[in-house]
Amino acid sequence: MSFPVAVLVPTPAHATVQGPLSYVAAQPLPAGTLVRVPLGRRDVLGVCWGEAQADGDFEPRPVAGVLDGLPPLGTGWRRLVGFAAAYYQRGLGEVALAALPPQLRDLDATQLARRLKRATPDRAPRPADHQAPTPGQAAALEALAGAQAPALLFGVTGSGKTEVYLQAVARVLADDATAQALVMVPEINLTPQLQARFAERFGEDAVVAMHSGMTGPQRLRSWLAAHAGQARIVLGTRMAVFASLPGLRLIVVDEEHDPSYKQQEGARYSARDLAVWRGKAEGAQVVLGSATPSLESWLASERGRYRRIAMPERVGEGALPQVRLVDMNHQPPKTLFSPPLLDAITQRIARGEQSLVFLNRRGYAPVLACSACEWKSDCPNCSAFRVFHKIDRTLRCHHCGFTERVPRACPACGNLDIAPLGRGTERLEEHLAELLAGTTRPDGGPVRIVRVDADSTRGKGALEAQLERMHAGEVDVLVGTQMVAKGHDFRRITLVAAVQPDSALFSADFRAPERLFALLMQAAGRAGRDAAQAHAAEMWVQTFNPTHPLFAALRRHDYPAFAAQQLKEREQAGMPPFGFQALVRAEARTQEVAQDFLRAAAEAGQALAQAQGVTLYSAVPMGMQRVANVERAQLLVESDSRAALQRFLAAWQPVLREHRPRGLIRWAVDVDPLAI
DNA sequence: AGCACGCCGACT
DNA sequence: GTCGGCGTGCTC
Repeated sequence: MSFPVAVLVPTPAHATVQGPLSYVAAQPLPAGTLVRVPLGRRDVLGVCWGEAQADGDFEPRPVAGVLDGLPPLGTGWRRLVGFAAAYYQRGLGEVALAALPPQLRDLDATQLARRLKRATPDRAPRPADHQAPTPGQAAALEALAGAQAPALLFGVTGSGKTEVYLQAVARVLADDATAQALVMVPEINLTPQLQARFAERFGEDAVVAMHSGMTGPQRLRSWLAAHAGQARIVLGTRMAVFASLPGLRLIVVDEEHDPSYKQQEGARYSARDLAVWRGKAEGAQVVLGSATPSLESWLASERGRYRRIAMPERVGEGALPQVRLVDMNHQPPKTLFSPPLLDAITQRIARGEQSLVFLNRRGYAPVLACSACEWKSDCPNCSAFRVFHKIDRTLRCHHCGFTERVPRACPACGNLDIAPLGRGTERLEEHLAELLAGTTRPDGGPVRIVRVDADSTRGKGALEAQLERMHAGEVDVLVGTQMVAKGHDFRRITLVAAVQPDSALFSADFRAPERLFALLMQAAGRAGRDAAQAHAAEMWVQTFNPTHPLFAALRRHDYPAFAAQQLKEREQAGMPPFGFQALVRAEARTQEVAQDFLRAAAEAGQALAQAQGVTLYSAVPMGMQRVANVERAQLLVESDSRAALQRFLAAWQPVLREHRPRGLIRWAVDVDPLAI
């Protein structure tokens, strides 16, 4: 007896193979069963997707093996995968297989059985200890308990959102012995401390992590524990939204505004948006938390689609820092640290308090230029400058990685005088060290400055080591990129400074102000966490545009005012969240081929677009036009209806495939892109 | 995506 | 004379 079975296999969206492939099995296989099937000359992992339709005139090949012993993937997971593939315009097989741990592919049945045995429950989760919530937390928890719609937990930094998450999880797990919770954070860096907190409350065995920094076996182990129902809490980055969670009752998305939730390659999904969809589809409660919500979520809460729960007070005596704006128009040109800011930092050092200075640009200087001719440190492979890193005297392209020693003389004209233009964290650190050379700590020792950015934290454990020095009070001033603004709970910082935030105010990216505001608010939240020093906490901003409304809102810590102003602008311009967008991105050896493809596809889709009320814009080079010698172009698709955009994209997909010219390296659709 | 097949330059 | 470059095409 043989049974036809449809199987998803790992093929990308633009491959000629679409949808599930047909195989035959010796016994009926329920949907969600994992199998090994022959594909071309190799065996691949596949997911059964129901019965095959008997339309082909070819002989289907037999299934090579069934991963029995592993329960089939549930309907909730399968529907999520189906939705994500359709919504983000990717192949079902690609999405399904990318959502499984890679290790599953190269395990045989016996290895799997051994693994599974280890993952089966052996200990009941420890009942959660109680910690009395503050009045603000109690009120939020009460509002959460009654919420049907997704909840937007709008809590200022330091208001104790994490404790609300912990207690919301505790409640859900206590209600039902098989219940599971999914907790997502934007960055890998943030998982260890949160995992420790959850493990302390719920027991080591109840919590597993899922993020791309884990090794293959670790990921498999977590995945199996979640799939088997043993792990009650899954804690992870965006990839965790696809975890198999048969008992899912609650999803928490912390820092829901963070752009890291949007996947930037392959299926470009938004883990936050999928979390909301999944919660609704599986009847699980969804909690989105942020001090500066995305405008999408904020608008949804204004319209009542999300239930907004505000936590306006900091826990204990902690106060939000006073915001001080320095008008850089009144400073000598090229000033890095204005005298009042320097003075404020010096005072902190004298009092034994810490300061955090951040600048969103690593390296010493973003460009090196010749003083005699036009030469600049261009990257030969990209349309970008190579950044000068003084520390190892290199020019490094931050896009393709191309690195060279700094030339002794100008490569174009031989002039010996080549100079750095602009500033990065290395230069900031160096300059600050000079300015503070005469200052001493209360113990009489010299000032200690530490730089934290992607370069200084490259080695394993380097970031942890640097943060530890900070916590131990060995450091007076921390200089870093935005990675220091996120999440870390520094108790002794009483001053945070953004020395040069202006570029985001005039960016071509319409979301730049939203990101800047979130970043500054988050950075401000690093200061004044310790009650004893909260009164002295300050956030300094050096700007050439002190009257910009963004800073006015920042000064009052007034996110709602900022959001209202931004939403008004967005509405007038028909931009998200009032309009809906997708991008088609194309890559080719030449800009011409990339654009020709987009133009031909647009022309072929024009009638369809008009019928759906969808606007197709012209093909244009991407902001970063060339990366690693590949030319990139994009085409914007817009509609005021999400459904119309979806209908159009689905119908347009085959047209795009059809118009693929010779020489096109790859193309992809990005639905709800973050930057255009 | 893999993994083939297929047709042109520098090596044992 | 072969090894190997990656262009093009296919996978139930």
